[in-house]
Amino acid sequence: MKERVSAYDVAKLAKVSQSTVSRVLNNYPYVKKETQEKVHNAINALGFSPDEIARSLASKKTNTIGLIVDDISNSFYAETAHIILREAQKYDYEVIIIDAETDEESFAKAISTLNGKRVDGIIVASVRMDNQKLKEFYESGLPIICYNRRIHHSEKIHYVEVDNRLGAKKAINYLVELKHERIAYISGPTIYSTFFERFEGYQEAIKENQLIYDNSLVYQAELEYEKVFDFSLNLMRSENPPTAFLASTDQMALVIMDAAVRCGRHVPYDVSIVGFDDIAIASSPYINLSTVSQQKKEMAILALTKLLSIIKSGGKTEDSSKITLLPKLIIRRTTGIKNEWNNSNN
Amino acid sequence: MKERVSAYDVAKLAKVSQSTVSRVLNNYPYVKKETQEKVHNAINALGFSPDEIARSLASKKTNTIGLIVDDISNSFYAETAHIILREAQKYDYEVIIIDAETDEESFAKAISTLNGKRVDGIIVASVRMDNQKLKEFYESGLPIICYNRRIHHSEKIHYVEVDNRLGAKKAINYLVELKHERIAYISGPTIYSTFFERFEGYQEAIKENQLIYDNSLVYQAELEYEKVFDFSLNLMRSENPPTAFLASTDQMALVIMDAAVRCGRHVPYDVSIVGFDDIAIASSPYINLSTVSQQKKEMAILALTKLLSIIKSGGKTEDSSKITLLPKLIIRRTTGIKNEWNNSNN
DNA sequence: TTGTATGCGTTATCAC
DNA sequence: GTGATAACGCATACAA
Repeated sequence: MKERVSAYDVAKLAKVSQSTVSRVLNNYPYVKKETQEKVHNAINALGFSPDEIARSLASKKTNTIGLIVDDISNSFYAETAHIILREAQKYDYEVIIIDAETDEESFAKAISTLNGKRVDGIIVASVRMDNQKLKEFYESGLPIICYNRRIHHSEKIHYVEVDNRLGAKKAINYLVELKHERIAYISGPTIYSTFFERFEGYQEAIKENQLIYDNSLVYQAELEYEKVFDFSLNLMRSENPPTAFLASTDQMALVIMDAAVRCGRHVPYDVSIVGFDDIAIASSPYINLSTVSQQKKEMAILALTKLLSIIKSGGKTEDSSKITLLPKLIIRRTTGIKNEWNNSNN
Repeated sequence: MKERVSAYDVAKLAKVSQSTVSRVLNNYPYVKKETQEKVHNAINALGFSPDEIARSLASKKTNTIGLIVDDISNSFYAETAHIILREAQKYDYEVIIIDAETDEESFAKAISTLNGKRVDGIIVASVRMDNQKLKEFYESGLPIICYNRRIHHSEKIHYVEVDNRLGAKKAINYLVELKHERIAYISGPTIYSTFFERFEGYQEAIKENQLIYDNSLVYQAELEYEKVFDFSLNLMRSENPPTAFLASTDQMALVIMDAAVRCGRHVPYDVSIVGFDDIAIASSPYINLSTVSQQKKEMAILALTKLLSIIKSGGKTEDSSKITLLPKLIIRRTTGIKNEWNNSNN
């Protein structure tokens, strides 16, 4: 248990004042080359590394940001976190990740914990649309940016998202091109802007393509494995089954694929399946899931760089950035033209 | 941009001293009920929340731990992180995750960044066996525990792992029971204790079962998709193909499954596949991968609680905890009895 | 039981 | 260019 060496120790060894040590540490321009070297030598000799906590207290900057996610074990967030962590490193920022439920209470706790730790800013990767706490903190001056999901009436709060409505429409339009008419939809809770808008996109596309909107084809609840599995299985076994499914997440698309296997349906011969998100596993040849891409990488990097620039600008309420990226339909192997002979209802 | 309220503001409003405010904040026992209430009222009235940075500086505790991983988008680490993040919350600990390469330089940077942030301790989820930096920091008194992978000759450094050698043996023994004789093995870099020991387990099991060790059946390099895919595909198309594969990670087992699909092999009828890790997707009915479980949850919780107890004990070098859990063979649907008629070499 | 004073290890504002 | 010295916002030893 060695004693910590402080800037004073360095100063003593280098025969300068502690303030000078601080100056070379911060690359203050007007320090003689000579003293710079003396200090650097002393630093190396003692193995000194500055106490970032003390630094933060004095400078009011922590070089740390917060990232609030729903469930880091979910591939979507895991991949997002990977991008953000790696990117933040480049700017010498650390990140505290909080993995919390999205209810008001847990969320409020998460954000105030981060606020207590004096993070320089927060990327919120999972808010409900109706969240109130967020505004409160935003208005207190804490730099915040929403990633992927955003809140309702967020005239001011920055966000980066993908056009979810358009994504769902693209998927449905594509399935319609493949002659599908009965298309089931698996929606997550519409308290999230993503699911809310994807659902709207689904409904609009059904209407625009002059198909019949059948409520029995729609699942809309928590995305739990069992429930979605049962729903899909029942639907496939019903007398008038859908010939295609659009899932609001790739994870759920996999569940539908499970259900298809269970009841002997072949994908895509008997049933077409489209996911949403394009998580890594979707592109695995063994899965080969057709899906709507979130542009995760662009979104994540944008969220981070925007946040950092807001931080740098000192929170002066620059015009809020609202960025909506275009989703991309990725066609792989779980979708195909509707099999006419396999269905009685034609 | 509201002004931050400090403990002084609270003190003024409550007509007490700042130290008293500090006392009620820390649940110091001897404060009159009456003054406690006064302070609490003032806190609520002002919406005060203590500055954890200042607190850390004064108390020399940050209530933050570090977690070093290889690649958080990898399911194994993502699931680990989820467990640790959620568990740490219960103890009011935050966690800074660093996603870094495992070479000496990146690792050294990661650990000294964490050290600079004055984290109370670190969970290292990805070290190479030969890492030197770790010992250095360990000896400086920083509480550290290795998770899953450990370093060589780590007489002192704490770790929690699973018996990887035994895991591989269990898998091979099981495949032998299924009459397999030519069993391929996909190993990751043996600079990691996990892969090193799994590989030893494979070799020992081959020997103990009096099978012939055939080096051409073994892949041992970086676990890159393309490479493993090609290796597996070539092997399956060779004139004397293996009838079973053991992969040192579930991710790679999926790659082998891809290769099987590509060359028209049926799993498990033509070829059996066993993974390692039991990541979430492995249990999906669509995949149904037979695998060796890491006991991730137990491992992660043990790593965290051990670390916290080391922290609490003030780093007094209590006898180092070395915990090795038993792996569990999980039999699902990618393994089956060897198909005699399908192979010429019998 | 509570207040006063000092320190934690830096940064930042003055002087010189 | 460099050195004192005062913050930064708390915890804590010492008094009272």
